Amino acid sequence: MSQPKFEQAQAIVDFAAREREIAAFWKSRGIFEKSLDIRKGQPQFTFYEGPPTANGLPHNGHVLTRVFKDVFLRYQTMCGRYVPRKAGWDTHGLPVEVEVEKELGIHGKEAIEEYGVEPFIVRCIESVFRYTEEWERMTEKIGFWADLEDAYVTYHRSYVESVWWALSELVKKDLLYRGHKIVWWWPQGGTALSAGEVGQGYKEVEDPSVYVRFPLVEDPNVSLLVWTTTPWTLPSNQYAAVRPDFDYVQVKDEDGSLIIAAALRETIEQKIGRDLPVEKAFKGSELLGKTYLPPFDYFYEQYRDLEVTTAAGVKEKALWKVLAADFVELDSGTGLVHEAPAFGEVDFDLHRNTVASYAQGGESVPLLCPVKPDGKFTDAAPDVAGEFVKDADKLLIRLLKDKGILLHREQYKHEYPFCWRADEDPLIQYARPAWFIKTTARNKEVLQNNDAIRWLPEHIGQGRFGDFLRNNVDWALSRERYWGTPLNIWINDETGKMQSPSSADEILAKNPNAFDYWHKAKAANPALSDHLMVHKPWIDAVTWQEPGESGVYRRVPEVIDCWFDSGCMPFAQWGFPHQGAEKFNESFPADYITEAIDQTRGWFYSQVMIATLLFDKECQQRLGLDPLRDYPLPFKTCIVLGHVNDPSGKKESKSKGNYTPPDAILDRVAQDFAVVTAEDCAVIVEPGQALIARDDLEALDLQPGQTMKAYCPDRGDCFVELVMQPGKGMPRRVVVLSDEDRKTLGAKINAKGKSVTPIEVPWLPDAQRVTIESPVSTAPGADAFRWFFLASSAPWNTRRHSLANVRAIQKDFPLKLRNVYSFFTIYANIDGFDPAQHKGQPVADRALLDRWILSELALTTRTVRTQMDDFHAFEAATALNNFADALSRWYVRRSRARYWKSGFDADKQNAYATLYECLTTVAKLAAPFTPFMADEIYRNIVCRVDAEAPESVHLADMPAVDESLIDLLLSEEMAVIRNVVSLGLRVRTEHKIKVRQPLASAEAVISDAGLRNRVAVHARLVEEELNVHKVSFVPPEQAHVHYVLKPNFRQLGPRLGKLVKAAKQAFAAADAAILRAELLAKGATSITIEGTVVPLGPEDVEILVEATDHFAAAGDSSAVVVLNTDLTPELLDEGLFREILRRVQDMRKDHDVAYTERIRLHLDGSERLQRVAAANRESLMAETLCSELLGPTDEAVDWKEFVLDGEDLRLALVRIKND
RNA sequence: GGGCGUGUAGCUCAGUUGGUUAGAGCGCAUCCCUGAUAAGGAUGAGGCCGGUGGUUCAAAUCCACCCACGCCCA
Repeated sequence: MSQPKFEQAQAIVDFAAREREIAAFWKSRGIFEKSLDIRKGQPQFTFYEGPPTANGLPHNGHVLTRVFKDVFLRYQTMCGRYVPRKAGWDTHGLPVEVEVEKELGIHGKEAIEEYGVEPFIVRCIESVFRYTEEWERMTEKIGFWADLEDAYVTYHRSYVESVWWALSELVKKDLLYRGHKIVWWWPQGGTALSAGEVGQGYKEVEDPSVYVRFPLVEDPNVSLLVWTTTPWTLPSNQYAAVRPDFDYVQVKDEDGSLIIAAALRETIEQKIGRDLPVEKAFKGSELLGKTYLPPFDYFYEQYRDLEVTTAAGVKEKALWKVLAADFVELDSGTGLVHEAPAFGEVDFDLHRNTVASYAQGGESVPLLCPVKPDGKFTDAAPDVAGEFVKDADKLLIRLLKDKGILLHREQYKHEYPFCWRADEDPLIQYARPAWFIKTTARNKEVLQNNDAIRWLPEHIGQGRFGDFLRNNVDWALSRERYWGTPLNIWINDETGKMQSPSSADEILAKNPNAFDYWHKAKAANPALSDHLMVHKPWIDAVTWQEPGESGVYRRVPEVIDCWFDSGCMPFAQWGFPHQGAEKFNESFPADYITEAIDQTRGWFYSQVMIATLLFDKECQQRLGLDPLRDYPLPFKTCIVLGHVNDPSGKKESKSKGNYTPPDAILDRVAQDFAVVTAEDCAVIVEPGQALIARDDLEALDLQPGQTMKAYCPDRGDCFVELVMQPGKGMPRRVVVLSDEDRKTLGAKINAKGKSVTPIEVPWLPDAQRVTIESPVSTAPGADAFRWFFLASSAPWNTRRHSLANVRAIQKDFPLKLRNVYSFFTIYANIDGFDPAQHKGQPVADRALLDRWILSELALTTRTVRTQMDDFHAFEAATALNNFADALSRWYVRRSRARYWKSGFDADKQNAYATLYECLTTVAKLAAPFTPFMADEIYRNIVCRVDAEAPESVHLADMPAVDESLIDLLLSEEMAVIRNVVSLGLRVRTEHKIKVRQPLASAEAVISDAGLRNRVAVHARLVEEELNVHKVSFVPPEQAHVHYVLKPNFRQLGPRLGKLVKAAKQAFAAADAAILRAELLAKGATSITIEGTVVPLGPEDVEILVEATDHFAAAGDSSAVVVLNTDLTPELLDEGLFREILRRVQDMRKDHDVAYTERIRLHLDGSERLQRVAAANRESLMAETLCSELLGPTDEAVDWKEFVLDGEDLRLALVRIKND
C-alpha cells in the first residue's frame, strides 16, 4: 500500500489538546489576518465590539457573547465580505474604584481623598487590565477572532476627547441642564451607592412609623391624615398625594375631623382604638389642590405665599397642597402620602413633573432640603440642627405630639438598605445636584430610530426596549466619582457662564498653559500614562480666562456616567471627529451587534440615544458623512442573548460556587477545593476516598465511586488517586480527605474550616487547596462549547450550563460528523482514493443513495445560508445537525458495502466522490460554528491533496447552492423507505427473529398509489437493511390489513359543532372499507350521526391501513410492513453461514488483524456446519480476507470452540505476513 | 412591588391559524447488529404540557389569576 493520503482520524480525541494545536497553526500562519487581507476591497460587514471590563475574570456569559459574535463574523467573511473586528475595553466606572478600594482596604470618598486622588487614579489605571491575560487566553481558546492589538480603550485620550466632543454637541443643542437626582446616599461615607450595592445591603429593621394630621387651611378642624416610616423627612414635606379615583371619607374624631381612604378606615380605627364615624364621602379628585399646614413650620413663612400658574391658567399655591399620584396604595397607611421630594425618588418625580407642568413660576418652586450630605440637619431646622437624621426621629415625634398633630405611632418592621461595607450605617435617599441630558426632547426621533432596528427576538423592539424609550426620563449624566471621563463643563466662577470644550487642543487655544500642572506631574513621574492628562485630578487644575470677561473658568468636579462612554463607541473608537473620519464614515452604522439582555438599558440604549441626539441631518452634513443616513442608527441588527444559568436554572454566582468555570470545558476537567476535616463536616472518610458535595460531584460530571487524581496546586507531581464520594450535607468547594492522604499530599486544613466560601477558595494558599482532576476524561473543548451555545436553544433563551450538558450536545453534530470523517479516512486510505483522480460519474448517473444525499446536502446548504444571512444561527445549526444525522445514520450506513468491496469500480468511485463532496461542503458550512474541527477536516482531506486550495477552511468561500441537485421527491421517498425499514425491524424485534437470520419475503403496504410506485425502486435498500430476499410494495387490497378512519376534526369541527363527540363514536363504529371504496369511486360519501346525515369529502377523513393481528406486521400512519416469517432449511442454512462469518470477523478483531491483512483459517465442526461453510466457501473467504481455508490440522494452532444453533464449530485463525 | 421574558420526559429542545392518542435527540433499561466498534439499530419505561379557573364541540396552544426562575426597574 502506498503512503496514506489522509491522516487517519479518530472519532474521539483529546479535543482541548487538538484545538490548541489548531489555534497554534492559525497563529503561526496568520490565518485571521489573511482572512481579512483576502477580502480587502470587498463590501464591508461592520461589527461593533461591546467592550467588556477586563478588571474581572471572564465567565460563561462572556463566552456566550464571544461565540455569537464570532459565528456571524466568520460566516460573513467566508461569504466574501470584509469584516474588521476591532476589540475594545470598557475601563471606567465604579467597579474599578471599588476594586481598588478593596485592595487598599479603604472605603468611601473621604478615605480616597485622604489616600490621595492622584495615587488612587494611578492604581485604577493599573487595575483595569489586571486580568488581560486571562481574557486573551479565553478569547483565543474559544476561537473568537478579534484584533486585540488595535483595541479601543475608553480611558485613552483620543476616546475621552471623542466623548467630550459628543457632550459639547449636546451643549450646543441646549440638551444639557443642571438639576437634582435622588440617589441612595451613604451619609457617613459621603457617597452614592450603585443599585447593585444597595441591593446587597437590605436588612430587616424596626423603624418608628407615625400617623400625622395636616390641618386644612380652609378649615383647621379638618385634617388630612398621613402616614410615614421616616419621620425625619417630615420637616421637608412639600405635598400630600392621593389617588383621584379612590374613595375617601371625612370621619369624626376627638380632636376634629380626619380625611382618610374609605378602605382603610377600619384598620385605623383598630390602631387608635376608637370608632371613626363617617361624616362625608367623596373621590380623591375632590381633594386635589387643597392646601394644608405643614407639620413643621421651618419653611412656612418663607414660601406660604409662593404661587404658580397651572397649565390651565389658574393661579394656585406652590407648596403644601394635595397632588394626584398613581403610586398611592391601600395596603397600608391612610391613602394619603407624605411627599418629601428631596428624600424619595417617587416623591421627587412627582415634584419634578408637577413643576414642569406649570405655565408660570415653576422655576421658583424650591426643593426643601434641611439636611447636609453628612446626614445631619442644617440650621434651617433649628429644633434638630446638627442631629443625624435617623437619630432625630425621636425628638421630631415628641415635637409632633406637643403640637397635637400626632394621631398615632407604632414600630414598623420592614426591609431597609444599609451600607454593604459598614452595615450599621443606614442609607438614605437624597437629592444631589446632577447634570442631565434632555433625552425627552428627542423622544419622537429615538422611537423612529428604534423602529428601523432589527431586534432578535423581535419583541424586544416594541417590548422591553420600546417601553423603556416610551417611558424615558432625562439621562442623569454626572457621577460624583474619580475614575471616569471628566465632565467637560467649565464654569466661570464670577459670571456663571458655561463652556464645554470638545478637545484638549480647544482648551490649549484658550490657555496655552492650561495643562502645566499635568506636565509638571509627568516630569516628576515619567511613568504616568499620557492618557491621564485628560483625567482627574490633573484635569481639575485646567482653567482659563476669556478676553473681556472677568472671572476664571473652572471645571465642575464630576465625571461622566460610563454608559455615556460606551454609547459613544461607534465614533469614539476611531477618535472621531478629531481623527478617523473615513473609518467612521465607512463603519456607521454597524451591520450587527450582540450582547446579553442586561444591556438593554445599558449599551443598547446608550448607543441608540447618543446616535439620535448627535447625528441629525445638520450634524451629518457638517461632519461630511456620505451618504447622509436617513436614520442615524448605531446598528442595524441586534441579537439580544439570554443569560447562562446553572444546571437547575439558577443564576451562576461566584459566591455560591454553582457555576462551571469556562476552563473546565475549554481546558481540563478539574476543580480546586478547600481542605476541611471530617469532624468539621460530620462525615466519615476512609483512606483512598475523597468526599465532596453532591452538587460538586455533578458539576464535574462524576458518578459516585469514580476515581480522580488529587494534588495540591503547586505540587502537581505529587498526587494520589482517590475514589470520589458525595459527602452528605457538605458545603460546596470543600473536600474531606483521610489523614493519610492529606499527609501524602502535604495538604493543610484551611483556616476557615467548612465555613470557607466558594469565592475564597481560589485565594487560599496552595497547601490548603486540593485540585481534583480527572485522570482519563478530557474537557469537551471549544467546538463543543460553541455548539452548546449555538445549537441547544434559541439565543435569547436562558440556558442551563454544565459539563454534562455540554458533553451531551457534543454527541450531536460534532461527534456524528467526526464519526463519518473517521470512517472516510479509514477506507479512503485503504483504497487510495484521490479526489483529483476519482471524480466519479455525473451525479445523474450515480446511485439513488448518492443522488439523495447530494440533494440533502444542497438543501442543507440552502438552509444554512439563508438562515445565517438572516442571523438565525440556531436554525442553521439544526439544519447541520439533521444533515449529519442523515449522512451518518443512513447514507454511510447503507453505503458501507460499497466501500468494502474489492476493486475500484465506477460505483465505488461514485460513493467516495459523493462522501467526499459531503464532507468538504459540511466542513465549510460548519466552519463558523465549530471552527477547529472544520479546519482539521478541511486541512486533512482538502489541503493535503490539493495544492491550490486555501491553507485553511477559514480562507475558503461558503459553498453555493447547486439547485440542480435538489430532488424533493427523492427526499420524500427516502423518508418513506427509512420508515418502512424501521417498521420491518420492529416486526423482527416483536417476533424475536434476529436480523442475521434471512427471510424470504416482505410486503410494504402503501395506500398512495403514486408514492407506492415511486418508492418501489428503492426496494434493494429495504431488502439489505431488513435481510429479506424480496420486498414488494403493494396496495392495501392485496395485503392482510384493515382500514381505520381518522376524522379530520379541523375540517369537521366547525361544521359539526356539538355533534363532534357523537361523531367520534360514529366514526369508530363505521366500516372504513366501505367508506373508502365510496370515496374512491364517487369522491364523496356520508355518515349518519345521531340521525343527521353528514356528507363527507376526501378532505374530511383520512383512511389509514393498520396491521391485522396474527400477522407479523407493524404499521403507522404511512405504511404497514408484513414479514413472511416462514423459515425454510435453506434460509436457516443462510443464517448459519452468517453466524460463522461473524465468528470469524470477531476473531480477526480479537487477534488485532489489520483491516487489509489476510489470514489462514482452519474450520472444523458438525457435518451441517461444514456443509454450510463449504457451500459458501467463496464468499466466506472473500469477506474475511481469508487466503487459505483449511480443515483440521495437527499444527499447534489456537482453536476456539462455538455452539451455533446446537451445532459444534471449531475455528482457528492464523495471521499471514503481508508482503 | 412594577415591566419584560422563560416554564413541555432525568437532560436539550420541537409542537403550524385551537383539532381530540403531545413528538425528536441524548441519557437509562432490555434486546439486536458487528471491520465506523468509545460507533450503529429496535423496543420499553419515563409527561397533571408550572398551577388554578374560564372561553370552546375541542386548550400544551386563547383569556384571567397565581407559582417558580431570569433580566431590568423599584
